[in-house]
Order: sequence, then C-alpha cells, then structure tokens
Amino acid sequence: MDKTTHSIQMIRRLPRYYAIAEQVQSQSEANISATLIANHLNLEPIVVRKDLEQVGAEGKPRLGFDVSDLLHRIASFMGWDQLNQIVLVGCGDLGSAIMGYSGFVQRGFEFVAGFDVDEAKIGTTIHGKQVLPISKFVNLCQRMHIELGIITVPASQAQSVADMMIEAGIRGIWNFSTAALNVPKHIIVQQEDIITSLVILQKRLQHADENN
Amino acid sequence: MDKTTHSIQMIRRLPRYYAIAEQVQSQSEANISATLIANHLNLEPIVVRKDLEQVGAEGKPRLGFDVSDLLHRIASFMGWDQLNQIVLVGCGDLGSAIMGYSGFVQRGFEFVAGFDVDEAKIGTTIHGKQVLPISKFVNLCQRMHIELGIITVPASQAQSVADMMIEAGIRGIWNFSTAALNVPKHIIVQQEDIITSLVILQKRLQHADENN
DNA sequence: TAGATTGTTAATCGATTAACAATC
DNA sequence: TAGATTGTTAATCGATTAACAATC
Repeated sequence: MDKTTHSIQMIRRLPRYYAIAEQVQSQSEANISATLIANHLNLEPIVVRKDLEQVGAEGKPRLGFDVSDLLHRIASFMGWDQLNQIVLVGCGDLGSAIMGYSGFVQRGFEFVAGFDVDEAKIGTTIHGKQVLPISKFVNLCQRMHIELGIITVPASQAQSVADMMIEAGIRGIWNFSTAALNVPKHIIVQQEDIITSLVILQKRLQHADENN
Repeated sequence: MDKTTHSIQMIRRLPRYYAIAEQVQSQSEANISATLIANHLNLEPIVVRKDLEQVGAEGKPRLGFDVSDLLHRIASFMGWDQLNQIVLVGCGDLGSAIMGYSGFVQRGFEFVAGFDVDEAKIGTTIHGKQVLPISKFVNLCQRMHIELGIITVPASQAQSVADMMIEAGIRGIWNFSTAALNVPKHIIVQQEDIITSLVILQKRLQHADENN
C-alpha cells in the first residue's frame, strides 16, 4: 500500500530545502543533515526528515544525506528533470516577466510562444520567445500537444481565453487573473492569487505581534 | 475562548469566494448561498459554510448570505479595507509587473516607491511610482515607518537587500528570489516560489490521470 | 566507544467531512 | 406548509509532532 501523502505544504517546502542544499553544495560539503535544513527554515527537524523520506532520500545516522543525491531526488520528485512545454496568453508586464523568469528554464519549463491581441506586440520577441497572434493559438497547441497554458490577460477576457485553451486541448490552466473560470470537470485550474501571499504575510506579522 | 482557526488554506479560498460574490452582485442578485459558491469552485458546501462562519458572516436558511455584507466581511477579514504602504527593491520585469498590478491598489496596498541600483532606471517612474536609488532606502523607510518590503532582485543580491530592509525597520519581507534568507527570529519572511504553483498544477494533472 | 542523526512507530493536533436539528 | 439552506455538534481523516530504538 502506498503511504505517500504529497501534501501541498510539503511541495511548498521542498524548493526551500533544495535552495539550502544548493548553498551547502557550493561550499563543497558532501553531506547535509535534516537538522541543518530545519534550523535554516525555522522548522522542526522531524518535518524535514518526513519530507525527505517522501522523496525517497536515505540518510546515514550522524552524517545526514548526500547533498547531490538529495538535490537529484527533490528535482525528480518536483518534475524538474522533465521537459514541459507551455504557452502563455497575454504578453503584458506580468506575462513578459513570467516568460523572462530564468527559474522556469532551470526547472524544465520551455515557453513555446506567447500570444497577444495587440498588433504592436505581434511579431516581436520577448526574452527570445515569439509573440504570435491569437488566431494561431488553437492550431499550434493542437499540433504540438501542449498541455499547460498560462493566462495573464485582464479578468474580463480570461474566460474567453480559457475556452480557447480548452478547445486547443490544454488540460491545465494557470490563471493569473482574478476571474473565476468556468471549466469542465476534467480541466484543472490553478488559481494564482498573488495578493493572497501578501495577506498571509500580514497575518503572520499580526500573529507575531500578539505572541509578544 | 477563541475558536478561529484562520488556516492558510482558508485564506487562499476566501479571494475565490469574493470573486464569485462580485460576479453575483454584478447580476443584481441580493443573496448568495454557500452551495452556489461551492458548486462554482468544486468544493463541498460545508467547507464554504465553515469558512464564512470564520469571517463572521451570518446567513439565512433558504436565502443564503447577503452579497454586499459578505463582500465587506471578506474584505475586512483579509485586511483589504486598510491602507498598507509597501516598498519594492529590484525594478526589473517582475518588479515592474508587481508595481503595476492593479489588484494591489484595489486591495489597500500602496507602493511608496521602487528602488534599484541601475542608474538608467533611477529617476524614472514605473506605473506612476518613482524609482529611487538604494542609498535613499533606509532613511525613507524609517521616516515613513514602512513595515512591508518586496525583494525582486537576483538571488545573489537578495541577502544584502534583506539586511538593508531589516536595518530600515521592515518586519515583513516578501521574497521573490529563490535565495534562502538569513534573518533574525522576529522578522517574517514570506517566500514566493512561483515555480511551486506550477508543480502543484502538474501534480494535480497527474493525479487526475491516475483516477481515470 | 560515544553521540549525533536517522527512521520507525505511536500520539496529538487541527482541518475537513458528516449528520441533523433549526429556520426562513 | 414544504423544502432548501443554515449553523451546530460529533466523527473522521490526514498531517504534524513526539518518543525512541537503530546505527554510522
């Protein structure tokens, strides 16, 4: 019986472990302990150990975990070692920033192209990626079997973009607009509410104040 | 005894409810039921009811909740009705996109200024906000009692920016770089790992495939 | 050897879900 | 009235935490 949980909380923690392991590796250390990672992140060591168990890492008492093995296992668990092609609709400030973010490339994501309705943008390139007209969207996605799409258009246009993505065979939509998308059950929408993170930060501040 | 839980999960759900309530309000509906919200988001109605209880909303059997009251209560709970001044260091693509995102203004956040080391950017404005030199950072933040700072610089410079923010009296840091920041216990760091959301989307897709 | 750290098993905690009476 | 929906109380579930033996 599979005992894996893969909680979202855990998936959020793993990249933090990865960053620390990279740091440790850059200092030519061969091993890293769960305790060390926990101290860096103000977590309990047992939390880190449990998470590392989930990604299949095996440590040695006293020594900890092999750093490069750990990096590999986290990357593999996160899917960073696989190529994922992705398209983006809405090449404004936010869309451009996302297409230019080097973290995506490092983690196996490749932007096939950006799409926009703005004639002035069509034909230009953003961080080396073409900006294509919306009219080419469905055909290109179907031909290349793209499964992931990013929506960075204003809320008012988000639904029509989503409809188009579904028509094009996209199964996972990463929605940066605040619009609540209406989609069939088999389509997965990941809502990115950037504001929420800021609210969580504020709540944590308030909470810290109360516990003074 | 306080029974509130305020889970992060709940805080992530509330903006979704808000978006749907706005939609319903724009259709001149006076009431909205937890069931309706739940159906929109593929959630169980009891989840929505529990969350709405937390924000202090009171509904009427058969009718549901008063839409505008609900909007108010969610906004208040999230702190969107209060003015929050914020500064940002690193006016690149991502920094610019964040400063220009209208959602922040709508939700009570005001960017006091952006800061950068690039001479070419200093003195310009981004979405109506000044770009100032780093040298003015500490003084301005202290004078204005700024508590929240955003880091959108490359990972290699993130730690030094964090140190500067702490010196300036900032207590909450929203870190968009992948760097693991080293800060004193009383400073709250909210790590924004944008990649993580994409991984979660992928995991959900895989999970959906397995349950076919 | 001594002791720090792992890995396992059990206990706790908190969030989600279920059941149902109350009520508009 | 009838019935949909709320709000409350209890049950379940899953993640976190604790305890500790195993081991390098």
